Amino acid sequence: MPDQAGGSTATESRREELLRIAADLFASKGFRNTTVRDIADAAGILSGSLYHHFDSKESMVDELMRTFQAELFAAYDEILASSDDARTKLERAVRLSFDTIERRGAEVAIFQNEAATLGASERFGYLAERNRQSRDVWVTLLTEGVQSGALRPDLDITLTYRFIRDTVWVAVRWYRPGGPHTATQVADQYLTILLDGIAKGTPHA
Amino acid sequence: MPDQAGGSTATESRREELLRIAADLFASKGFRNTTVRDIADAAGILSGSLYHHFDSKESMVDELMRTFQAELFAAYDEILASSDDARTKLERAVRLSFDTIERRGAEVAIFQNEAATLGASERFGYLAERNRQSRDVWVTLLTEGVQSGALRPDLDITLTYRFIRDTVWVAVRWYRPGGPHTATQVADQYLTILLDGIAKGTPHA
DNA sequence: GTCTATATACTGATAGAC
DNA sequence: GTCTATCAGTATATAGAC
Repeated sequence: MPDQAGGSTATESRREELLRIAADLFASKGFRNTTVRDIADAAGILSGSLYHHFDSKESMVDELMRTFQAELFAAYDEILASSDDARTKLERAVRLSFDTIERRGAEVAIFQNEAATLGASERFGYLAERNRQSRDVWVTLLTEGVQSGALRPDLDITLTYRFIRDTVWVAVRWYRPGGPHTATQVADQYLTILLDGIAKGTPHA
Repeated sequence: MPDQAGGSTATESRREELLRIAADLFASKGFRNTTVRDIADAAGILSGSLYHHFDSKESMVDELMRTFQAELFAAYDEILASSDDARTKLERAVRLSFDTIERRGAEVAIFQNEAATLGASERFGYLAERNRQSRDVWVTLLTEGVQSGALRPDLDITLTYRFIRDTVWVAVRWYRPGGPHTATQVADQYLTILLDGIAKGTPHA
């Protein structure tokens, strides 16, 4: 059977090309604000031709989100399964987020902006499930951190989880790869604030 | 001239009632995803009747955003003009955000979710202007904080501003008035993390 | 894999009666 | 202030030719 050199690869790459064009448009204009004609125009074809590759506009965003989430959670699993200490795991999870914003900015933006709306339909129920998984990851990391003595014992785990979850992803609104900061630099600054705060002096008294 | 008891007040309150219904729908479903029929249904009237009160759907969100921004920046101005010390001003600005989420959650959500899209049209150019004003407020507060010795001198002001700006508003995604936390409690926890960090021990060494 | 042509439904908005 | 009726524009999606 033909594999790498066959027609299948060319078909796949065209499909992925269209998916990438759609992702960028969904991310910048919003899913509902992006028409199939917008996508087709950007790809240099007519809107009807898109349906040779995809069932519907919804299928496109579905495929984008499934692929993205699978990749992201594989990375989370690797961190959780590692033998790093609690603080290192937390730092790695934070860095993973900023790294993901750099590599998969469109998908992050789509998930952040559309998950609530898309999640209303049954087809996207897995988005809510992924949200639960994500909460478990962060709560586990924070609990480990408190138990190991790396983090302050008086933390409200739930509120802290929400702050971290929100803040590590919201940078997708302004972060641009190739801009004045690298993802690593942003992660460094964020970790400094998150771990030690912005106040001067000796806190935690 | 009839004022409080006249027909004008009744007209105004109906208008505000419709505006409130629209705000809640725009906030939960998104501006583009909300049809004029949705708004009319929720108000118990037919879509055409809405146009007796408003020129267009766009006019509704425009009025919502203008009113909201005017109110918010009046509160910022009061903090800036006060004689409080730098750290108190910063704390007040943070608390103002969470308080605004509690009192004007729909408007905050609309602004957070739609400002980028709406801002593309000239009619909503003031949203970008308000964004600039907001940046000036936070940068001023942070700079004062560093100069007065209240904040760490090694802070990257621009990055710190972005983190604070994003994080004080993003809680609108999950905060619900009447839920397990008050806005004050959330602000307390957030300020603790922001000022002193989540790590145990003596940082800033 | 793309185009031509078009079905079908929805959307914001209007005009005039009540 | 709301309803009836409806228009014009736009949206997703389809069928079959090339």
